[in-house]
Amino acid sequence: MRTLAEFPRRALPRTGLWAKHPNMSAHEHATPAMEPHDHRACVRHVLDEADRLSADGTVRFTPVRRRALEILLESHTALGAYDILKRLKAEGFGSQPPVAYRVLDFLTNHGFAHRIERLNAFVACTHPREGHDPAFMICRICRTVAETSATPALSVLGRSARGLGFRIERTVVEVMGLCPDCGKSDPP
Amino acid sequence: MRTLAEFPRRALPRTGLWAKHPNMSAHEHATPAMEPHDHRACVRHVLDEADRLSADGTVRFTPVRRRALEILLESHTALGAYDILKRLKAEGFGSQPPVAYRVLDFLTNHGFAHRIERLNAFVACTHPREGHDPAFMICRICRTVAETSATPALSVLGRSARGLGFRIERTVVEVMGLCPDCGKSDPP
DNA sequence: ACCATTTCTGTTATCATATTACATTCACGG
DNA sequence: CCGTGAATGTAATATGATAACAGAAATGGT
Repeated sequence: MRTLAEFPRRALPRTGLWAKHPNMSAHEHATPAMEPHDHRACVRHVLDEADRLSADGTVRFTPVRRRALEILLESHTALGAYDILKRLKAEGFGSQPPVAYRVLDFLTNHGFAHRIERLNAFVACTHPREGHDPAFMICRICRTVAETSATPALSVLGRSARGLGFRIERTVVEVMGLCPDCGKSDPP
Repeated sequence: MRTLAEFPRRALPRTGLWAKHPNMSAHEHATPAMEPHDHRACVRHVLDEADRLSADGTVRFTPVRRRALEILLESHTALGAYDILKRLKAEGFGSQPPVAYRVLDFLTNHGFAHRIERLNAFVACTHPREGHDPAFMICRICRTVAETSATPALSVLGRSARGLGFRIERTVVEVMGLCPDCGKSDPP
């Protein structure tokens, strides 16, 4: 089994963020998951963030954790815990479910990944550490997940929750459908 | 095992609906799940609707299906498929998972129940057949689920989805937190 | 009334997802 | 250099969901 020392931490260059989609209002910022984009920059941005926090001592990005994040970042599609586990196991990490679930707990708790309830699966968060109420657009065919902000949408619900005396702790907004690509091959 | 003939269909009186919560805007209509209410009327309203459609020939409310709906309607809390199964089995229906899943498929497809993704569980819909984008407020302690409309909230997301070329097919809006009751016993 | 077709119910077997409990190793601060 | 808590690893088990197929019940046409 591999140990921490085998995984040197490298400092990656900090890069800019993505352009907002023209149809989006000011505080909506989507991941470019469903549009052509520089994916290497995407990945680099997130890993760089992880490394910075790791250097801070804010969080401990151990080898499994970092590797799991890298795996999630390979694409903007949701992966099941067991998919991740298979990959990690193949690379010499532990082989039992808790390995994956713990790592995913860590990543989600620290904002580096999100759980997609509808799929019982996980995606990398492409703009970690920007406190947000995420909303997801999920392609039912290719499982690509684009993240946008749900804050405006939820303000409406927030009012009726307060009216009822319901205390909101977490919100799940998941929109299922077809991404632009899959929409073409499966017309209405 | 029981047969259809043993379950006479009875016609139930049609009753009025619930008052809207004062803090709600015109097209929001919540179930009273988290407020004191006449639960018998709640139940009657839904079963009556089921019986009417059954009489129509629109849908076939067979014994298991009707019984499952009754079980869901006993409370406004989410039940797992296996909870339902246990109950059905105890009453002489089939004992295997597909029994429950099929029944729940039927109920959700026809708008008599909703699946709560976050809980992998199901709740009765208390205003079936009123085409809606439901949003749920879910108590993490007692699993009580109140249903409201997400339509206003989703119109915002709808715009950015269209902007991306994403075709929305279904939406999931689930707000987790504490209901008024559980909020008291577990203060902030 | 009868048969053909479809729909529904039931079964077994299996897969997928997630957690509990506990042992071991590792990093960090005294 | 040791004690402590965090992180990693394991086995075992719980929970949720589906595939594939056989038999019974309702439905519609004649």
